[in-house]
Amino acid sequence: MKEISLLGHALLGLLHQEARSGYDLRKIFASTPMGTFSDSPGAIYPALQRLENQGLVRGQLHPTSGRRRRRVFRPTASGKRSFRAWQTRAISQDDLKHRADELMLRFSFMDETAGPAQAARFLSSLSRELRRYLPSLRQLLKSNASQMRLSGRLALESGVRSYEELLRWSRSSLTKYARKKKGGRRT
Amino acid sequence: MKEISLLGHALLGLLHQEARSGYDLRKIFASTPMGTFSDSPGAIYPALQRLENQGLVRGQLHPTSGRRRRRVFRPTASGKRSFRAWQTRAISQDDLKHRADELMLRFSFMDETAGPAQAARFLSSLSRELRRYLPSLRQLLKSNASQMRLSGRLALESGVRSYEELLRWSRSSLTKYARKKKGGRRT
DNA sequence: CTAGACATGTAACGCGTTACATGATTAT
DNA sequence: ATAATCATGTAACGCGTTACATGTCTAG
Repeated sequence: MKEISLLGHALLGLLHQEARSGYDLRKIFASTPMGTFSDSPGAIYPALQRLENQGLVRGQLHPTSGRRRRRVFRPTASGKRSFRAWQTRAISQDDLKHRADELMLRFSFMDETAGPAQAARFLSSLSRELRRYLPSLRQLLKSNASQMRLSGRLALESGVRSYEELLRWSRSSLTKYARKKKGGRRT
Repeated sequence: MKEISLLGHALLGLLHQEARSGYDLRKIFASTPMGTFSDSPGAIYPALQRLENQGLVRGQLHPTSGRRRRRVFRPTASGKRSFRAWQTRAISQDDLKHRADELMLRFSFMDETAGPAQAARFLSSLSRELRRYLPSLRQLLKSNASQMRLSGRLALESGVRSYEELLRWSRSSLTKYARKKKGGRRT
């Protein structure tokens, strides 16, 4: 089992929604915030190629009339397993510190691929890790504040704030899943 | 003028505060949130080497007793110019979308390298760009919400929220600079 | 016939990652 | 002696970036 890049996971996730070509995927990256994971053909086509070589997706020529040949990809059984395993991995402090966007990407496709129960589990686990991590960050800010210039202090504070906002988000999101479970009206 | 990587700019910024060795820099990356820009010797030493080859920093053997030789780096005049130019570049929508951490890094060292007036200018420019960008993001969320699953919608919402939080931060930070300018008490 | 959208790719390059090598000094 | 810490590096590897190449079909 080789490592899959962030871009690879983004592609694999999008292919879980529906079969798409490289060009389709590019357009999605170009027009949505998913574009943070590269939108250039020089990244996407090789990434699809790698996924195919690893047996995680399979592309087939779409016979659709007109135009140039179009290869449409969909995840294989193995690709689905691998994606789900990645999504449902335990959340570490390290994920929080260095891979916050990966965490959000993992969550993005939860409903499609792992179900709402897993989504809720993910959110409560995320909340827990944030509650463990935030105090240490605040402590760091507090103990270094005196020897930092205003701009540095504010930059650090911005980091604290964004984690705090993430915690608020994960809590409010969790209640939405709870409502849903109870067969409630609301979204 | 070659391109300088994010890590390179982070190093250059830290060297503006005081002369440091590669090892010193590593320790900082290892113990603070600056560590998001890599903390491995395999990245730092080559990056310092490149900065030196470009004439942006100069390292000299620190004759300090004991231990192994220690090369201590400091920015050259050209390195200072280059850093300041990078910091004070205009803020684009694209910076906001794809390079938010670069923006924060640019701001982190403002006081040391460009002065509080530039810091304030940066913050108001950031606010302005955020006010221009946020509506389009909210629009995207609104128009796609109906055809997305809950997890996807929430992930997008998290993106909106983090930009909103950044806007709140930049405003509150700006008032702190304003207070400072007026010779006020508070930090 | 030509421009432009559709559609897929390749090649050179730079840089970060991981892992390893090396050497000096201090503590046990 | 040995391990641990200080300190600096190197090499293989993978992947994203930029730029370019190629081919098809439609609209003017």
